[in-house]
Amino acid sequence: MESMMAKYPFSEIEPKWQKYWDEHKTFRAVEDPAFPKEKRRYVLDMFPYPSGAGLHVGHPLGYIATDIYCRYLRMNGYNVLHPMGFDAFGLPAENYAIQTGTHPAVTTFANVERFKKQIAILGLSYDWDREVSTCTADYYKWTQWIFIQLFKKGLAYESDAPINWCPSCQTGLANEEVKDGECDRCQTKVTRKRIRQWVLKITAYADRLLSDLDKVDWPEPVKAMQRNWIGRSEGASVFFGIDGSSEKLEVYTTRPDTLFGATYMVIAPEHPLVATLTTGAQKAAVEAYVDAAARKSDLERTDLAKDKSGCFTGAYGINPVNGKKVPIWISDYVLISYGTGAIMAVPAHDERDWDFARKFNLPIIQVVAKEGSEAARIGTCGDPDECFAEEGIAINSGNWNGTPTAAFKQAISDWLEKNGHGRKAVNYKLRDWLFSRQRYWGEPIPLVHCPKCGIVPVPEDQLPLTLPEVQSYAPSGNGESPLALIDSWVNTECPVCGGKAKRETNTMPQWAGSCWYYLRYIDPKNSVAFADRAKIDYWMPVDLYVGGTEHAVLHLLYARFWHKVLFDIGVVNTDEPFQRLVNQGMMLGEDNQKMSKSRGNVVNPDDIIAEHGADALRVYEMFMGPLEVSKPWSTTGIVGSSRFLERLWAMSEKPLTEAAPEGELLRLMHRTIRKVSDDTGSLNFNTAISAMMVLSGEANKAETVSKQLWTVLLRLVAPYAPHLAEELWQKLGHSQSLSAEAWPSYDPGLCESDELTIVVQINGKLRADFVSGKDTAKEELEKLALALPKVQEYLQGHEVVKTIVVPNKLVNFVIR
RNA sequence: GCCGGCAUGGCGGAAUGGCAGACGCGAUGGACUCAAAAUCCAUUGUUCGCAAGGAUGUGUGGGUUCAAGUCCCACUGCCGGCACCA
Repeated sequence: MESMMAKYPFSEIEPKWQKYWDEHKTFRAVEDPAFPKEKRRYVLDMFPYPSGAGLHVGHPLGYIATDIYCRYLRMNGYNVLHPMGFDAFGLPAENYAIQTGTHPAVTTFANVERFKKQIAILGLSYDWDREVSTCTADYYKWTQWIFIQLFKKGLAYESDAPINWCPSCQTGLANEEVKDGECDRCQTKVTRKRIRQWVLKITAYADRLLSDLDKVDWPEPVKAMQRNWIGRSEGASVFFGIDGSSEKLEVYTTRPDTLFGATYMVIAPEHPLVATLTTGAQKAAVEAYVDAAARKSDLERTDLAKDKSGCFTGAYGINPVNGKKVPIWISDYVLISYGTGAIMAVPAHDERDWDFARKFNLPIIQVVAKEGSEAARIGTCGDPDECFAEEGIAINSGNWNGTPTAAFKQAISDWLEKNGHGRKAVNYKLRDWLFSRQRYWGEPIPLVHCPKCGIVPVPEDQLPLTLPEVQSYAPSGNGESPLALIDSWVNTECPVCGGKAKRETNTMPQWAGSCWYYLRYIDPKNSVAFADRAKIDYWMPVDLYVGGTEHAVLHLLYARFWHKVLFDIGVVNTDEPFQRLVNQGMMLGEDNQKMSKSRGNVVNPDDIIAEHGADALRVYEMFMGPLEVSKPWSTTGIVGSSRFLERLWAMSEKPLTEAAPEGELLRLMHRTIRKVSDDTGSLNFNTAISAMMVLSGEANKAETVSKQLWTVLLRLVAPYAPHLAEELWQKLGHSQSLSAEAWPSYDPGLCESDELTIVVQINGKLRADFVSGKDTAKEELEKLALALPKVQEYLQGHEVVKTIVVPNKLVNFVIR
């Protein structure tokens, strides 16, 4: 590999220019009112968790992309805010602390430093004066402040409903953190646990979180994932009477049109009416069933659900549409957390109910028939032999027979409402956000439990409520954080009455800090507000946000929620934080597998930079293909980018001429400016680089280099290979940084050649071509094409039925 | 099962409905060299042909069109998300 050592001294010029940018604060962003709003851009990277593992070449992909974009914008006269920071609370540092006794802050800051060094050598143009770390007290002071605002608005509440519990992480998890019944972080099977916890009422914002997706320029798949996660459905709430009782049982259904087909009801084992409904004869069986369900893990209740279980309560509901008595069963296929935790079962038109009814021999009545079928015509039919879950025409539904599903839904909802049996209803799959963690390394939740005054927030002027030092970082495992063991911290005074009170000992999840970090960058040192409103108005919203898809329904949903709350209390200027979102693709290993230590396919950027330089790494990562798609790393492939940069270095040693480029080279230069401008602006970096390679290749053919072309080329290259470009710019005699130079402009008239190759097709097949002047008239093109001997040959003995002429492009003869 | 996304040479990829494979990697041949590296030049989808020149070709099968990688319909495969949400 020594032999492939580059000839240009990147190992000298890269540190040189990094130092220059740093010392001159070249990329500092200032809220200069001289820039009108449309000349300001906020370009944001998803900030990293500073893990101990270090980076692989996939990590900087998005950072390089935004860096190129920002450098391009600055050269085009934009004021650009481009900050970086660290998502610094989190379990790895805490787990390390448990093993070694090292304070998580020590590990975290050491990792932050290492991380900064690793990204510094990439030459990224961040304004480091705005760096934030979510674990510092002057940062989490404001995380706590925002939490208090949520609390005051009634959006934070205490609950002791069963939650997802990770036995390995020893903490509760939000729904969004559970994948396939496993902890998203450690892949341990999640269990259910009943502990006191804090929950944020994200469901109160479900509708806006859904509808405002239409306002943002995000990839459709991410929007779709959020829509699915929110899971809005429209239907009806229906009240069933209970035989021999004054109680009512409320169910939610999306198919109120199938009410006549309800042959039984099911309530979840956790339903509050279980005890009331169960008759003496069924008591023992029901209690045993409830008990068994409680002991099942979520995975057993959902994943292994092919075989349904259940138990009759002995009670009967009364169907409001026909007064029929239907048995009420209890089964864990009904979820307590969705709708009302109770359903009407229509086995003929719901797969799950069908399975259940077949297993327990419950009646099945078909009430919807396929449109145009015999049953739809006569309004009735016998026992169905399969479940029919689609829409159709009502049958066996009394006076409603013949009504199409959609109309029936509307009509029956009105009827229910008029008669006091129900109403239209909307439901969401989205659940409230389990927000408390029983761990140490997170923001303390700033609340005090007072026996007299209840739950009281810590007064805002007493924030931050700092994390105390602890003897042991280990979670207690019984649902208390390590903070609970520090009596001196837990015991406090009630801020309202001054009496004895206890602090909340739960901490916030890692997501809390990342919910608003983009706002803190705007004014990171502010001690009287999380950010100055005028500065927020100056920069927000984030114009471009680049990061991985893994946060589609986690961080991106949580941050939108918090931002909307901040908008509602009037402290931010927009109701959505991130106007445009781009997901960078994954960098796979050379084996086309996900890069991971265990697979042994990790490529370290430090090694690549040592061998080829940061500019080569930057250019190569962008050249590999579109930003958004996943692609495998290629260690041999990078030499192509290296050679391109070497060629530029070699060109800089050729004599410069004052003569402007001529002919095709001039046109190519203008075309290249156009192409690189368009493609850089639209983040199509791979094709921009390709265009620069072509221009440099052509220009390099001569013994001398036109100075005009050279200054154009260096400016085009500058965002991509900034160190090399700065160095060569300086070599030209400039004393100012190239990053402040104006982006080159092009003459559209000089982008097109005078002479074009026109292709000739016979019946759509390419048969010949000829050269003609630009914008030659159609008739002339046809004449020229006809005159070609090859065309004559093909037309021999055939009749031309039709001729298509596309100016500047082609002539197509359709013959018979 | 449901909802997305993707499919082009040996490889990464390019292509407003108009010359498929730009650009790069790799490979082959050549120049330079005592030799190598680096560099430069040429060739490089497949196939028939000595050649000129044909044929064929963008996951599969249909369709629209003078013309389809691109638009429409139906499949297949891979990747991602959700999954008893009534």
